[in-house]
Formats: sequence, structure tokens, C-alpha cells
Amino acid sequence: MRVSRFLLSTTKETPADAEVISHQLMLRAGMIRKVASGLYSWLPLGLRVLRKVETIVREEMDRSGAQELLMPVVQPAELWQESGRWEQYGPELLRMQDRHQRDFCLGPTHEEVITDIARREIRSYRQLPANFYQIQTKFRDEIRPRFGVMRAREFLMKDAYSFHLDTDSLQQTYDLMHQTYCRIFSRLGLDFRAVQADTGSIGGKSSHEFHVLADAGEDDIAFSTQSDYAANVELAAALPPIKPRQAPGANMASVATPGQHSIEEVSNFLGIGASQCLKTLLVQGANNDVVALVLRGDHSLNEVKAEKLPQVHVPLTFATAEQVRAIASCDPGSIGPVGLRIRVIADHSAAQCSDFVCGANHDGRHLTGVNWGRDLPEPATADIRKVVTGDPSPDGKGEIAIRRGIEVGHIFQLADKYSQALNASCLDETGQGRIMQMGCYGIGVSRVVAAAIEQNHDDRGIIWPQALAPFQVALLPINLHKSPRLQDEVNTLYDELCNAGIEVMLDDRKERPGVMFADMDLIGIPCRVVISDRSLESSTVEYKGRRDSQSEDIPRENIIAFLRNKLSVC
RNA sequence: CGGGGUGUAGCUCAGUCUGGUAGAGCACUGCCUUCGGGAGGCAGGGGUCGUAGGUUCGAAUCCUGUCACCCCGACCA
Repeated sequence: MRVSRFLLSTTKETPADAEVISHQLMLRAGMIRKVASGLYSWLPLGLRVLRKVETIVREEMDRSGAQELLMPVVQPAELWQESGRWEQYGPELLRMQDRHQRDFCLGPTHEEVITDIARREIRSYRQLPANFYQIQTKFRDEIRPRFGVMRAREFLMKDAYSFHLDTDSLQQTYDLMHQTYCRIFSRLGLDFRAVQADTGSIGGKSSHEFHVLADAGEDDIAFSTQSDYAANVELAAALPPIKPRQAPGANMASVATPGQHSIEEVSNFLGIGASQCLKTLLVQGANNDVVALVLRGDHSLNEVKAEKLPQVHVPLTFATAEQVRAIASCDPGSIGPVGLRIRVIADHSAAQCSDFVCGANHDGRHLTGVNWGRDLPEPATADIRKVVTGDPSPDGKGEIAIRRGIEVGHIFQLADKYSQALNASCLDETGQGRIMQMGCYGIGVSRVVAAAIEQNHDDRGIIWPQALAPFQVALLPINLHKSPRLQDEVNTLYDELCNAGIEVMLDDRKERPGVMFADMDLIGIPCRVVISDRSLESSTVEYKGRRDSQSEDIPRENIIAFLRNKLSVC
């Protein structure tokens, strides 16, 4: 490709509304342009990268035995009503009507459509297992689209759906997809982790998210420092403390804490650590009642864990101010577990505290020297907090460390959630109809592009992993317009590179060298070859890798072999 | 949804308080000089100041409505 025939729309200035690096660089490099909030056009440069991701995903899905198909973006309401999601889905589902006032939606995902296909087409167990995938645009009407294509409303996704006669078969394909995803993200050159994830409202036994590790990520991932344990923080178990609770050493006393509400305020006011304070959260119970959740002051409630308690209402809802006053006769900020006449559930680590401080259920007062068993009943205990750095790893090996991750893949077992609702069954060996088991496997293709940049950039621009680069080699002639001889030479070299199957971008603009260097660094081409009258004299060309600090002279006749070697190694 | 902010040239922004008929840098076009890390000069093109209405002799500027975009918030207990 010659730059003179290519839309290379780079800018020096960073658009004001781009917050994260990947968004800034994608705009500056001329990969994407915003059309409306959360909606982007992919310019030629960006599309080349997107296609690279697609190609790798497609190759590995095909290799795993999955079959590609393509389903419509616009889907009829009837299918969604059948699964129950027309009502369940909130405003994220963009609904519309056609000219006949029939209801449709833009597909945020395709379980309904694929299940409809399966129930029509699959008759016999002999056709199973089957795994269908597509690479298709999705639409989710996000409350707050941000970070460019990282959290856009319209995005490109690879989604696959597998069908099985039984759960063993489902597990096998699930495991195969786990391996396939590892292959895909390895080939993409990304530093990623497969982490145990919450199965959410869908339920099912296991679920894994694939995260690219990057500070701009929106999820917290908990790792073991010594094993390969990794889990979404929402899921990571906090083990109960091993040490027994210390015996009470103080008498309970009520102290005035005027205007001190938060744990931080109270602990500062009393001059004690936050871990010596307990916080009490009143939430709606499952039986139209109110439940108190007690945590150590330095810990945070894990809402996902709390929702799994049978006594707690789903979704987790905090008690209203009126309920708080009725139960604790004080404002939030002074609640404590002592004397509460409702169910109290304490986190394991809160239950281990002794001589602690808590709200006195009296505005402007707290209790000190409080002890379970003596001043109030021993509480029911559960794991309801978020793990923190330094906690023991749930698998018993090492400690927890927490890093940010960008979710680029998610696999889970749907079991019969959709096949049951849509009555997707087939005949088994005995001729009996059986509801099929389903798995679901997604990769955010457009998000992968942003994630790759978050992980691979410097102050000059993007540094593409070899597999994602829009072009493999940038060929930069210096002062091309002045030297007919250089023009001949560079054209010859360009043809040689193209014939060698190397994707090369020839900068044939009448630009100064600094401009060309800066542009090629910005758009992140991994290999740079500079050719000039000077190099013609010595029969060499100059090579520099995007991450290299120094260039090296390569004999002209060796350059193709040299580049081939570089490209295969990278 | 609540709170805050911004809409002026393709981009980044000044001008708004104090009304007088629109500017800078970058980008773009032409010419000259320069020529190995985002050069310099000269000349030029480009804006119904988001939009609708109002006040006024006169509105980018003041008032009202409206639309779009951005940021923050939804565990004080």
C-alpha cells in the first residue's frame, strides 16, 4: 500500500474527550472516528487491525470444529417474548417498530435466534454436539458509553453457541473452548488471564472470563501470588480467619461521636484503626424484612456474595431511611449490631473481632469495647466481603494480589435456560425427546483492539503485536522526490516486499523524514525500513524495530530474508 | 435518573463577565527556502458562533425553551 493512496488521517493533538490511552491513540492514528455517542466508524487503518483479530478468531474457531454462520442484527420481539427476556431486559435492549408496527430489537446477543435455529434444524442426537459461531455487530444501549470502542454501544463480537445431549458433552466443549480462547489470546500477543467468574443471573456450574491485564480495565481480578488461581473479585472467596478470637479485654461503653458517620470519620475521631470498627448495613431481606450485614470497617461489601445469601433480597437493596429509623431509631451512620432485633449476619472477619467499635443505634454515639457473645449474641457468619490484597488465596497457596483487567472473552454454560424456554429438543438414542444443553462463548473483537493498545504503547504511539499490525513493514524513502535513482530503487524494493507476501506501507508522500517517522511510530508499524541516497551508496538499507532504540544497516540483498526472519520470530 | 460542564473553522481553543457585526495555533491549497525525528516565510480557502424564539438600533455575547456531547454519582451505616 502506498500512503499516497491511503487515508492516513493522523493528528498531533489529542481530542479533548478521549480519556484512556487506547481511545486517544486510535483517534490520533486515524483508526476510528466517532459518529455519535458510543458509535464509531472504522477507517481503513483501524479496519485492517480489526480484520486481523477476526481472522485469528475465525481460524481458531474453525480449528476447534465450530461452524460459522451469520444471524441478523434486527430480531423479532416474538423470540424475545418466548425466552422471557423481552420483559427482563431493561433499556439496554433497543426496541423499535417496523412500518407495520411490529416490535423488533437490535440484538445485544443471539441466544434466542440460535436456539430457534437449533430447534428447527437439529432433529437427532447424531447431529450433536454442534457449535455455531458468528462474528457480528451487537448493540447494547449502554447508560454511559465511554473509553472509545472499549465500552461502545455498537461493537463487534464473536459469539458461539454449542448444543449437546447431556452435560458431559457440554463440559467437553466448554473445556475445548477454554483451550481455544487461550490459543486465540496467545496468538494475538496479549498478556491475559482466564479467571473464574460469577455465572450471574444465568446460573450454571462454571464460567470463565478472559481478561487482558491493563490499568485501564474496569474489572478487579484477584490472583494468587504463588499459584495459577485467578478469579473476578466478585467471586473470589475470603477465607475465614484461622486465628481464634481474642478474649474480651475491655468493657462496653457508649461514647459521644457527634457528627461522625463514616468509618473513616469515626476511626479518626476515636484514634483507632478502621479494622477495629464494624460497619452495619441494613438491607432488604428475602421475606419482606430487613437484614443487618456486619463488616469490618476496612472491608467492603461484596454485593454478589450478599445476593447469594438466602436471607437477602435479590437484587440487593439497601434499607430506606424510614426502615433504618424504625429498626435502629437512628440515622444511617450510627447503626450497630448491639440490641438490633433483626437477623444479623456478620462477615467471618467481623465475627472474629473483639473489643470493637460500632454504632450505638443512637444518633451521635458509638459503642466501644464491644464483644460478641458477651454484649450481643454470637452472629450468623458468612463470606460477604470483597477480598483485599494480602488475603490468603482461596486455594491455600500464596496471597491475593489484585490487578485491573479488561474483559475480552467470556465462556459459560447456559445449560437448558434457553432450550427449555424455546423448547429446543432432539431425539436421543432411545427415540425420546430431550431438551438440549447449551454453552455460550463470546469474544469482544473490537474491544480486543483497544485492549491490545492499552497493553502495547509508548509515548510516541501504538506498538502493535506482530499479529495485529495493520502493516508489517513501513518503507520510508528519504527525499524521494529529489532522486530518480531512489525512486527506481524504492519501487523495486516495494515490489519485492509485496511479492514476498509482506504487508508493506510505502510512504511515498513528499514529506520530511521527521513527519514520516512520527506517523509510522504513532500507527505502530512493527518494522521500519529506511532507504535513501546515502544508503544506496553503501548498498544497505536501514532497519529499526518499533521497540528498538537504535537502527541497524542491513545489506540490500539480504533485507527480504532479514525481514522474513524478523516477522516469523516476532 | 440526579448533579456539574461544554457547544465558535476539519482539530485544540480564545472571544461571552462589560452587546458594536469573529480570532489564534494546528490541519488544508499554491509558491519560495529548508531537507535523517512532527521546519520557516509569503499568499490563500474555510465559520447561518448547536438550534428555536425573545430583549435591543444592533446579539457569539443578555433572557427563555430545546437538542447534542462530556464528566461525576447511585455501600455516610
